[in-house]
Amino acid sequence: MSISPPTLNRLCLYLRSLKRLQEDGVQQISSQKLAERFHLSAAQIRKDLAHFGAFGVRGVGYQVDELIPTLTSILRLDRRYRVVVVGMGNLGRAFASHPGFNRGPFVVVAGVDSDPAKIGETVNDFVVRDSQFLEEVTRESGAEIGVLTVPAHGAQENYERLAKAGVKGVLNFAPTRIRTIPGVPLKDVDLRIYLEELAYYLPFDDS
Amino acid sequence: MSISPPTLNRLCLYLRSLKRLQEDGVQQISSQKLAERFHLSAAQIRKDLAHFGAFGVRGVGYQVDELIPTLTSILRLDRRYRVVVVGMGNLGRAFASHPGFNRGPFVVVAGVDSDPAKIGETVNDFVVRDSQFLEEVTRESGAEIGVLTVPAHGAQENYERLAKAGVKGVLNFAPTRIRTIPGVPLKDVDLRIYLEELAYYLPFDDS
DNA sequence: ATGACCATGTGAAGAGTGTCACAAGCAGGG
DNA sequence: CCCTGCTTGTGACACTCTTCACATGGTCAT
Repeated sequence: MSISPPTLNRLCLYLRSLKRLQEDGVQQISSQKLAERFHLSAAQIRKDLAHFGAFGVRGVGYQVDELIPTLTSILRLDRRYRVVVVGMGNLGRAFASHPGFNRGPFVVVAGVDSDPAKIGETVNDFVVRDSQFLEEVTRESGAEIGVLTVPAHGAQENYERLAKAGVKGVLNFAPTRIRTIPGVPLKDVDLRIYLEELAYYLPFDDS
Repeated sequence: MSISPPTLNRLCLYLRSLKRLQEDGVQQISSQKLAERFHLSAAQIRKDLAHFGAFGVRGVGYQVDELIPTLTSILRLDRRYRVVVVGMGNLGRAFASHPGFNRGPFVVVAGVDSDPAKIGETVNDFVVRDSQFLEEVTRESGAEIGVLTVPAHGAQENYERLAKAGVKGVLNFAPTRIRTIPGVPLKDVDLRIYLEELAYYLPFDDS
């Protein structure tokens, strides 16, 4: 069963919203209430969920405690993913030390950098290694996901090295288009473009 | 003239690609070559550009040196945007000190944090101030864009304080849905969801 | 047990986006 | 001057995604 990208994105949001509700002690919720609470569309929620079967109860809504494991399973978040970070600058460190990324299914198990000043530093539970040993570090740590927080000119090479070392997917923060290798999906995240997009929607004034 | 979100995103990519070509000394380029070089769609490039007028020359292609200022103007990147960062953790520092964000149209002019250990630190060209003074800091620095790199529970409050202090748009990294105020557009960037989306597309194996 | 109520699940309509193929048009050489 | 070759700009098509409205089918009170 395949999920379209926009649906996938929303399912992640639903899961997070449901977890928030669970923390607040909410047992069951209707699509209407869920939509109001998190600024979503009620019909969309129902359609997205119904795509995988009937999880709700008519007249009542959805059981929070049942829906969370179901969504977690659908999104394949019911297992651990080991992550290796390439480039331990501020952004790389944000990934390695932010509790939001290191809690739950994703665990940053290793990090490398080419800057001698950073090599040897202890960041989270690991010591930063030399980029030169990226392949060994990746294999030893058993990382399945690579995060590229390196300058644009080094992104392609590091992607390929990660792929060869057995990584199954790469999240790229470098502002460049990477040629992908079949079997090693890539997701681009371009922080500068987000700023540029936001700038376009700023209320226009002639200052 | 309004631009749809996907088109806007691509225009930013085109602009970046063209700048790369300009650095390489390329004078003119066809949509075909541009598409090959940066893994885009030739027809899409032409359609996106033609939406704003005829910039190309039939039989030749597009003049790099002419197209760059045109795109820059369309995207409203021909001016400076002052940015204030709320939350000077690793992610906030990445924004403030990364040359990719501080070069070009975006300049981080101020940053605040609630952690006493961080207040007073010099990050880029500015000193981190107490979050308590967010409004004053924003007004004094004349910031037009706010970046939220705070925990989820503080995001809504800080968005509203930024809005009241005169910020014209907010880029939110907190994993929560913010209720927007008319006239102050918000763009959400959720790093955890990017990991989750990537995880879904990982080649499946039964390890 | 029965009826009123309520929320889901879903087919159909509508909007938006991407792809394709081709006519229009410019450059350069003969 | 004319013809060939190349690339743009564009209208039509196909596809995806979203929204809407309603029938289906449970729950709860009486």
